[in-house]
Formats: sequence, structure tokens, C-alpha cells
Amino acid sequence: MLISEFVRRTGLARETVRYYVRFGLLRPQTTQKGGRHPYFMFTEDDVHCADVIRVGQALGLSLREIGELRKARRSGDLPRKKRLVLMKDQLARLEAKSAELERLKTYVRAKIAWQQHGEKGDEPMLAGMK
Amino acid sequence: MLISEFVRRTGLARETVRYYVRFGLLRPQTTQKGGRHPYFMFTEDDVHCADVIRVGQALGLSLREIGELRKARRSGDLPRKKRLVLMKDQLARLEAKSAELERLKTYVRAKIAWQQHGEKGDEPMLAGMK
DNA sequence: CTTGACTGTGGAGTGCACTCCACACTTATA
DNA sequence: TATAAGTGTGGAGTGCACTCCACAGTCAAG
Repeated sequence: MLISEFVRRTGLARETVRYYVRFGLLRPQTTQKGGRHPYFMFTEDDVHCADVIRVGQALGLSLREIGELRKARRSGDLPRKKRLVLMKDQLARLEAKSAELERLKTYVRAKIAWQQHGEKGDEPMLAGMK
Repeated sequence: MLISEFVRRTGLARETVRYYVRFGLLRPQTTQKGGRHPYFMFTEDDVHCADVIRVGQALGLSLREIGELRKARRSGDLPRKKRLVLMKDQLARLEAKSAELERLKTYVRAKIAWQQHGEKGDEPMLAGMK
């Protein structure tokens, strides 16, 4: 599909799509059409990729981080050792985020319980600030 | 407490605190100290507020949105029942994010293991992205 | 063949959330 | 009392993720 349909499918803005392409996050094929500047040809995979980007962003990952994940996933031509380092780093980041999220959850749960029991005693606090 | 202790307590950068104050998100009292530019005096409430800002950001809210929530809460517009609903919604959102993050972590771990064992068998896939 | 819709390019601009800086004043310490 | 440490101010700068724009080539309908 051409960019206009891709835009319709994903709900992204045309300029955002172009930004992602420039960024390397999306790497559509090219058509014969377009001459000197061949038209992009997006696939269902690219639509799926847009979904993954969305999820990654919702998790607070930067486009760079999402790009690294995608890159690693494409089991590319990078040397194996390098890919491993990249993935381990990615995992560490995810785990840090995960830990933070757990702390947040515990806090909100405690606060709900506190309020449900009449707000007696000290208001719950977020624990363990670095 | 003065700003340096507040910074220590919250883990925020001094400049970030000042930014939040300028923004109106934090509204510390002032001390007698400081003469022409009275020193800010932060309370436990402000520390708590910093926690709430953190939670809001983890939920993907902008500082403006968080500010509006705080404002509503201050003006007593939010009865207890409503606040409870709000917090439960926040918890649900945190848990959804948490679940996504777990999926990503599982995927990355599987991929690392797969690669470390010679990339035998099927490449791990990221499951169930909507 | 004309016209209008669609496409790509490079570059500038925007809004957010910080982050850094020079400066001047106040307070605490030696 | 010298001086180091802490504090507020205004303003500039940064990185991210878009968003807008002028321009020019391409394609499809009439």
C-alpha cells in the first residue's frame, strides 16, 4: 500500500510516517512508481510494526530504544556478540522500568486500601527513592 | 525543609524542582530566610506531591494534566468516592503497562537465550501485540 | 494535454520537559 | 570577617518527537 493508505490504516500523520522512515523505524519497500524519488510501498508487516511502536511508546520507550528492539529482532547482519550486548542492555532497561512500575503499583494499592479504611493513620508513601 | 533536602528526598534535580515551582505544580511556602528572594520551604505534602507527579508521568500524563488533577483535588472538587474510582483506574492502567512490559521482557529474555544457545530452532516471537 | 491529487526531499519550526549557566544575595562555618 | 555553601532569578540551550512548509517530480482522470 502507498503512504496515504498506510496513514489511514495506522492513524499516524503522514509527516510522522515520514519521520519514522527517516529515523529508520519503518523501512518500506519501494515501488516502480515515482521515478527519481520512488514511492514507498508499505506492507501489513509495517502496519504491525506501527502497532509495536505504539506499545513501546506507551511503555515509555524512546523511538531509539524501540528501533534497537526492532533491529535486534530483524536478526540482522550484526555480529552475534554485538547483538547480544544490545539485547542485554535492552533487557536491563526494561527491568529497571519494570521495577519502577512495581513500586508505583504497590504505592497506589496501599493508597487505595488506606482510603477504603477511612484514611486512618499515615498516608502511604512511595518507598525507596534512590 | 529547604530545597536541597527536598531534592535529596525526592530524587529530583534542583532545576527540575525549580521548573515545577515555576510551572505551578509545586507551591512551597516561603521562609523568613533569604531576604529579597525568600527561600522555599517544602513540606511532607510537597514530597508526596512529587510522588504523585511521578505516578502521573508513568501513566503518560503531561505535567499540565497532572497540574489540573492536583488543582481539582485541592479545591475539593473530588469527593472521596470519585477519588477512589480514579485511583483504581490508575492502578488498572499501571497493571496493563506492567503486563505489556512483562511480555517484552519475556520476549527479550527468550531471544537472548535462543541466541546464546546457537540460534537453534524457531526464533522467539513477540506474542499478542493487539 | 491539462489539471489536480499524490508523492518524495530538505529544512525550519513547535511544544514539552527538562538542564545549564551567570549572577547576585543570604547564611553558615572557620 | 573572610569564605564556602546554599539559595533565588532570568534566560539560554538541549533532546525528543513530531509538525509544517516550499518545492518539484509523478500519476490518473477527464
